[in-house]
Amino acid sequence: MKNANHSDQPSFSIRVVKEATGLTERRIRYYETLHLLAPRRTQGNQRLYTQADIDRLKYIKSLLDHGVSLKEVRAQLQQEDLIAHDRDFDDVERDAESYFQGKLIARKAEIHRDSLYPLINRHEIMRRLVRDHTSGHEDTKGDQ
DNA sequence: CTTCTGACA
DNA sequence: TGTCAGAA
Repeated sequence: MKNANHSDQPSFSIRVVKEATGLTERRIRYYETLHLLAPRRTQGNQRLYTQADIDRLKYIKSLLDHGVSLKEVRAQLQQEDLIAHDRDFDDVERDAESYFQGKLIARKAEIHRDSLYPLINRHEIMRRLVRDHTSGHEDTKGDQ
């Protein structure tokens, strides 16, 4: 069941996500409690997933299938989110350069210093998986 | 009928 | 993680 929202992205029910990722509903919801993703909700509290959520879950499954622990998956996703956030920051910085240049640069530096680099390239397997993922591959191996 | 939360094996 | 109950 694919729903097109007014001005938003297409959204999918948990059943569609389950079928698209090969994950069980149990696991999909469990990963949400771990803050690995945060789908929007309908007024009736039903989860609404985006294609990005589906890709993210496939990525998570891929890492788990390759023996990466949930803890490492969480750390890896956190780093990637920070990098993405950092890219957004570059855009914002460009647009608001004449206004908050100083503060934005300071904030970016803070992000880098605190947690952007330490975990990157920590594990060779992670590096390989990240490369495969960013080059557009999807793993569909089944697991428990 | 589908999905949600909480709880227990 | 699987599965079940009770509610929405």
